[in-house]
Amino acid sequence: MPKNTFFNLPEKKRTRILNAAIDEFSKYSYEKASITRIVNTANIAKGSFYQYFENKLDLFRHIFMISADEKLKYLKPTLDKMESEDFFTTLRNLYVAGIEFVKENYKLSQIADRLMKSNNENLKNEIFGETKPKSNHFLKVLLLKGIKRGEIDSSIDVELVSVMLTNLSFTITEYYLKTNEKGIVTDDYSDLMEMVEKMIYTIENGIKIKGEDNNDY
Amino acid sequence: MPKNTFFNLPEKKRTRILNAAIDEFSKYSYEKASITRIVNTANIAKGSFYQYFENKLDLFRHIFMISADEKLKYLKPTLDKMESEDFFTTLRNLYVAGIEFVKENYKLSQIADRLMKSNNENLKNEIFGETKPKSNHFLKVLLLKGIKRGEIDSSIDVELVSVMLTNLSFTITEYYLKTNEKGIVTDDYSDLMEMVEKMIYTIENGIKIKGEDNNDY
DNA sequence: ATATAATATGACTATAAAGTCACATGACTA
DNA sequence: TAGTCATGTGACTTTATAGTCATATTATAT
Repeated sequence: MPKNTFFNLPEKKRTRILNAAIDEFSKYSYEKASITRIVNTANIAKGSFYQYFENKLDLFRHIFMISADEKLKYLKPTLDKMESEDFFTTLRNLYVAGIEFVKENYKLSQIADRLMKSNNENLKNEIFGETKPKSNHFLKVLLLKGIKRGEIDSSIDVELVSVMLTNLSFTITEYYLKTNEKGIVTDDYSDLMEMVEKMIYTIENGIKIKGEDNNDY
Repeated sequence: MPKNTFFNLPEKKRTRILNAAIDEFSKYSYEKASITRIVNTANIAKGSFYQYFENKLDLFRHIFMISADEKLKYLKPTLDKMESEDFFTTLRNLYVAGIEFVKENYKLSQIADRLMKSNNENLKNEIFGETKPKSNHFLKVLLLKGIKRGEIDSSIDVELVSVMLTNLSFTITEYYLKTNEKGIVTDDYSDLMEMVEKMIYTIENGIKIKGEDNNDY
């Protein structure tokens, strides 16, 4: 946790420091990010920094929490409607919300993304605690509910599929960013929706050709 | 390229250096890997290292090439049989071969994996050149062939699905390693095959419930 | 045996990092 | 006004890094 002195700071100064840190951590990994660069960008003294934060990790954890909170804001509406919607609607909305978060909070998403991809297990433990984040646990529950409701094929391996769907959410985000390079952010969501639609279609139906003459039975 | 002095070295010494480097780069990212640690592990002088390699990058590139060559050996049989096998058999064999490579060359696979995940675009360019590796291009061709042969649903988005299948190959590798933690390497491939089978099933058929009463038509 | 070329060496340079600390400045209180 | 406490500061310490270089050793050729 940042020290009280940090929260007592005038808002302008506080956000100046946060922005400098977000800039730095979105450009560089935790290890390569430099406190010296951050304090220079934010125009504060090195010593001041250590009046605000315990150390580099303390700052990084704070920034990461900001990112997680922000992402949750995007997912919240979908999570709230979960009970009344069918599985594929919820999944579709989660994917869309995920991409929207990345579109509108690119730097924050980069920071979280980098941490997820990182092989620095020490750092991950410091951030998440010993309990690894089972982001697929939620999808597992959702899948089981879908099976009960008769929406999902009960012969699937729920554990494996939940991991697949979790990773596909990263895949679609990356793919969207690649196909929409130059970072053009438009209010037109049609292409985004179309892409998610295609992916959901594939997840629903698979890629094998359908029709009476081609099945294995 | 390593210098001639390196290739002139007695084989024992050369492999000692290579093993030390592979150890280091499998434990640490390119940036955090330390030449000093490598020369200590390999029991050579710092100066000797620079008789063998131009610099750190020269060594890393060499190690990465070794990893890529080794992986290709695993994939080769499947690639050679490609024409005579159907799409899903080829995909299944590629996934299995990919996991086998990781099982039997864990350190090398870690090194390649870390580079793929890395956000150090400079480094990636140094290794791959300006042309980004389109590992999904191959799957795209394979998908198109599958569609022609009447094996694959022609209404899918080939580009998107090829990216999905590429990422799912990473997913299944990670998943296999997690469920088979402690690094127990057995000659029993039944659990590996079962897992790949489940994933292929899902890719083929999707996860939506099938049967006359539940379809949307 | 001598000369020459190839290889081995580790102290050293330059650079950058995180974190510290004695002191300076400002604000609020009695 | 004097005193106290919170905040601000940047030179400094420690530690680690990649890469260099003058010198020593060994192998080869004459």
